[in-house]
Amino acid sequence: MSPHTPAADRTPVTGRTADDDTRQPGMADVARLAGVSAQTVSRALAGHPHVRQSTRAKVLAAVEELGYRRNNAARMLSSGRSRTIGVVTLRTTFYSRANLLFGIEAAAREAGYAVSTATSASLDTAAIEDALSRLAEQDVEGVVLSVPLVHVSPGIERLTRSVPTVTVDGSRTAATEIVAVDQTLAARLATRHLIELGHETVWHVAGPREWLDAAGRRTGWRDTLEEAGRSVPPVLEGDWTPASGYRNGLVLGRIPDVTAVFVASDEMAFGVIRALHETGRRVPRDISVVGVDDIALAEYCSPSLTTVAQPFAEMGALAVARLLRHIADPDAAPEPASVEPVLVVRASTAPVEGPAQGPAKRRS
Amino acid sequence: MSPHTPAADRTPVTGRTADDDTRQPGMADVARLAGVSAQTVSRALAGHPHVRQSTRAKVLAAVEELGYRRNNAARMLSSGRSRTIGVVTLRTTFYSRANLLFGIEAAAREAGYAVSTATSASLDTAAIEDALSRLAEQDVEGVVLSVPLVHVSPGIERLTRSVPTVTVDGSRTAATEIVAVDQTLAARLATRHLIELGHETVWHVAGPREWLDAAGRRTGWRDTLEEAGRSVPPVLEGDWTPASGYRNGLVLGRIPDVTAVFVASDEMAFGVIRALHETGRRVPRDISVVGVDDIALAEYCSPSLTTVAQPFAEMGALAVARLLRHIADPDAAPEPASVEPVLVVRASTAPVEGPAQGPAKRRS
DNA sequence: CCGACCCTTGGCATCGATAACATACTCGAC
DNA sequence: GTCGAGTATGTTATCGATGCCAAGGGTCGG
Repeated sequence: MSPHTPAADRTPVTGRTADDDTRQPGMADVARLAGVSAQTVSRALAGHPHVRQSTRAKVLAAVEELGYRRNNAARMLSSGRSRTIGVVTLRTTFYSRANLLFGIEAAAREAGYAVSTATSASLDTAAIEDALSRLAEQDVEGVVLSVPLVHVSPGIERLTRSVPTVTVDGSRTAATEIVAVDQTLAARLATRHLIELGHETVWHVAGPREWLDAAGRRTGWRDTLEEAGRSVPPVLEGDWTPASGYRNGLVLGRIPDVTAVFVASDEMAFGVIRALHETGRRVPRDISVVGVDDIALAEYCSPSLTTVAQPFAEMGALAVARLLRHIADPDAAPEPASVEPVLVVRASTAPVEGPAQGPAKRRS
Repeated sequence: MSPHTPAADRTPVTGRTADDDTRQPGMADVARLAGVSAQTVSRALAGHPHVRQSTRAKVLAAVEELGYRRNNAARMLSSGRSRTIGVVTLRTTFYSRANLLFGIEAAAREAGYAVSTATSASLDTAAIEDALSRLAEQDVEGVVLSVPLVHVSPGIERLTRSVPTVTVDGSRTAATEIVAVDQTLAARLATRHLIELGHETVWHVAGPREWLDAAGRRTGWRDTLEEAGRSVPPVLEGDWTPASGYRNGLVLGRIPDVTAVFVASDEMAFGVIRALHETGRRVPRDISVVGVDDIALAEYCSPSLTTVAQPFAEMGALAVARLLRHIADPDAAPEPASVEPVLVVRASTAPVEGPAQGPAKRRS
């Protein structure tokens, strides 16, 4: 027939039972049936204001009758908008990231945006950069970078400059808005809680330095101790895995005067607790432990875990809102937003034992 | 200028620093610079066979120089292919689903497909149907339905008929291929393990009936017991949450002759164990517990959990492979595939205590 | 030395919808 | 009654790349 038939007999996604052999109806077909122009159909479907109610109704009826669906590719080509945002996240299933992804997804869908994901297996800047550029090639209108990077490579910098980007719990890059849980606060809540229970000082099992949230918790913990005039024990380094918590727990168990530990994630906290048990220290009788995340299991391991919960859904929604605003008005001043974590007290923390302690030595 | 300027000054995703104010280069620009026709550029970039090596090189050089990127929308419109697949999954962060999502994502990216996700907050068929149709409207070429539905609604049925679909761990729908972990086997492995340790019978805390994997585990467990000639205790119903495990654990703790429990997920297993402890039963001394999933924490709670691991990455890859094959050749016969789970023995299971037991009463 | 055939490349129409511009029309106010 | 402001709809050009067809140029066999 025509010199170019591709779209004629391919079978794009149909909503109909596809029992009739008619080709996919186009906007022109709808227009004909409704007795208006294609343009009007377009307007009616786009919710354009200047369309008479009766006309809109006719159009919608025709759409319904034909089972018409607008062709995305054509729309995109003509309007230059893809109505898609991308999310870069880590494939490592640490509870928090996965949850955040769902929060973002939900919010974006709600706003009428499709979500395309690109995951990276590691925090390595090259991998992240790769994920980001894969998204860029898909013409996403914006990207949520859900990657707790402390440092950004020039490549990432360049990419984030060319696509509206919101960073979640990561470093600010040049053209980027940032949404984050106030990790410093999370650490303060945990640390203060332990101090108030009468513990002389609080040890810390931290996350890797490359993770920004880990860094925030580290400083929040240190600052709180210093402000309270307590000594700051050396930091123990973990890598988020329960195994690393376990290793550090074995160390802590051997240090006699350890009575309180703030662990940078629940998963590591479980490892720590296990190790403490194995070294004969009881939690919370001998040592109190606080985690971060409030994973589902936190309440059901024994002892149930005192932890700092992070509002992931809220964060996802906030990130998407920021991103859409930025897309709509690229000149709007980027204003960092942060949401507050909440301390959830359970059974892994308890007041210090013995008479010698009490709220004695407080300075400030 | 022209009556239609939209794409001229919008700023689609650029790879370049965007310092010059030139509009996005088009294929025509590349063609001009390379001294060939646009058509040839298209062919060169598409890896078409009949293009002279030297020409291809010229084209690539021009592409490089201009920082050209093919416009996806145009490509899609003209070719009718979106190079995107959709994934429908659950927002509930049960470890297994999230992991599966990552597996699928990785495999699809590898194959050069973009991945668009649509999550549903519940297993409710209406919600799933909605997610599925949102994807369909995006012109995805295929869908991975990562939803353990037992029953499918007519709407879902219809949709899966119009878009190539692969179901992961869910029911077969008319036009659908299916990839699944052999959940029956998972249950058999767990149950057999407990029997071999000398337990007279094995109790079961199951997942909700609407979940196909829960159903599979249920029958696998029952069949194994029956084949071994053991009595089959009543099933305890859970909903995957640690809380439901806890509730059921409290019940189990009150039944004197319970010595072994197969729990349908690790998270519930943790709840069960906690409850058992609270009712004064020791694990594994008094009661052995086996979970399913092998979540990261399984190894680090005390006692570390014996569980059945599922190969999620492998499943994701398999699902994507099947889907792409189906897209390429819609007539290929759908052949269900299943991958095998693996028993991981840790410290929550132990041989039955006391002399009275032993491998005495075995029948078959 | 010529025709058949393959490798390369160009021309043209086309995918389906939208933005800008233009036109007809409605309604209230002077 | 007529003019102006705004409303409702049609017309046209266009987005950017691809598929089909055909043409130019070379090779190989007879």
